[in-house]
Amino acid sequence: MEMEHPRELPFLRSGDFPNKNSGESDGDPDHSCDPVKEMDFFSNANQWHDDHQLSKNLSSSFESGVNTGLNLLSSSSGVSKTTNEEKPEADEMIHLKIEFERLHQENRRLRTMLDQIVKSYNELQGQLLMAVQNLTLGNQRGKTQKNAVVDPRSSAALDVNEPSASDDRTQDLSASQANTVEVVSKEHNHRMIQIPGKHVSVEDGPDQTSQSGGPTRCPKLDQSNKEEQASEVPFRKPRVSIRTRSEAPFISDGCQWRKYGQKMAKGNPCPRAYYRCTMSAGCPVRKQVQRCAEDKSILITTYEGNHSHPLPPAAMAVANTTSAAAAMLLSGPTASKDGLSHFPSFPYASTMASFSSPSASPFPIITLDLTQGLNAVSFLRPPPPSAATFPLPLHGYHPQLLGHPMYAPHKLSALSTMQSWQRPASMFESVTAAIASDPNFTAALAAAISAVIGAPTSNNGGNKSSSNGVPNLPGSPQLPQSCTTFSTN
DNA sequence: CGTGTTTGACCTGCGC
DNA sequence: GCGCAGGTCAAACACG
Repeated sequence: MEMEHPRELPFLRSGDFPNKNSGESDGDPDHSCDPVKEMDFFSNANQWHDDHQLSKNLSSSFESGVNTGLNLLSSSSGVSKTTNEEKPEADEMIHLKIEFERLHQENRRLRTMLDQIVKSYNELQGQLLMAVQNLTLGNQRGKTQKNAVVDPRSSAALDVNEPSASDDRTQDLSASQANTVEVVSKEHNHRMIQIPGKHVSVEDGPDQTSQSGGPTRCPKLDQSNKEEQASEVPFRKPRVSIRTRSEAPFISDGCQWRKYGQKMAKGNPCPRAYYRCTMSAGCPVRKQVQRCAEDKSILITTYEGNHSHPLPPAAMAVANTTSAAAAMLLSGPTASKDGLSHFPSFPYASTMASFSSPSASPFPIITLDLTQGLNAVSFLRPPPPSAATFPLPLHGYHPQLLGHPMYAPHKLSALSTMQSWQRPASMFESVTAAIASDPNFTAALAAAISAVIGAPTSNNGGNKSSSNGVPNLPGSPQLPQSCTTFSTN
């Protein structure tokens, strides 16, 4: 609470409220203008968003409360003027003090409203993801009656068992479930965006259906088939990487993980461990855990996919974070101004080709950097040909954190440039800029905060088993810096 | 004995 | 076609 003051003080100065308030008390019945200005500050500082829909709602809902405050204030100011004419300075001080308190309360109210909105959005998004997932699974089951095995897993496992059936299913899906595909694609895989004549935009990365494919995994057949496959397993494309500072083998995120592999990644002496979620059989979610080569105290956890089962609160927080971040990653460009709309038209394939990275990954990756504060939210999307139009915040970008050579600085010169101009920004400005870039950020942020605050003490996560659960020792708080980081907001 | 980890082999995609 | 690297599988192993 006290930490809010430093940010509220400039708020007060910029508003120059005493003058305005005196003007109001002189008889201007329409007080709405000042509250609106205050909200304008809020929205301007944050560059809220283009349509101003949310800010309008906030303004409208906020006006009533502000008017009440102003009325109360005007009366008090009037009294002070009439009774303390000999001490205008003292009167001014009282006036300022009262006004300060009023605005402080208003500010708190705004924050509360914002928190509620964020929370609601977060919850709704989680529900949406689950609903879409259930819908997809339900449709697949309906189409694959011959597959007696009905498990909650995504279609990945089904493809392993019935490759041909999977093809049939996907074709049926693409043909008869356009709506479903459309929703899914928008939410989870923007490569599903139908761009007539641009098959290249559907370039798929590692086949989603090959998660457990082994020898039976089906290589790419053709572009159209890839579209269908992407539509049926839409939860794997975007990856969300979370950087944390932790000595533990991996962060506790409320889920149970089983390690299924470990590889030495090029350019990083630390091995990369591969985990898959074991909370539900067939859960498509996987994660990679690797320590940063530069700073081994930094743990890089990359999540992939969405859970196909209910999650405990702690796990839900992380899941919401990744889901929101993934959604933001996929939809972010369209939500922002100038040039942002370019992104959906940037096929990964073409992007990759333009950079000719040896191990370029087709996955869009968003990094939530919890090691350096909020000004470290990176969108590790395959760089667009013209990075000048890159609209998203790239604070604290660390190219090689993921061990992806494609993110080497020399291949992301534009991103580095953006990083440089954002460097001077304060944390608050960074947050507002991020919010301005995409409202989804708030969901990811809120979920990340929840995860950071809620996960460490719960000692949940894979702790069911000593091996997997790791290390979430009660005495060793997870993500200490993360907590510090977010608390500064 | 069940569960999870380790680790070498294998598969796949991509660049040359 | 070859080599490299990422990702995955699965047998062997460890542990409670």
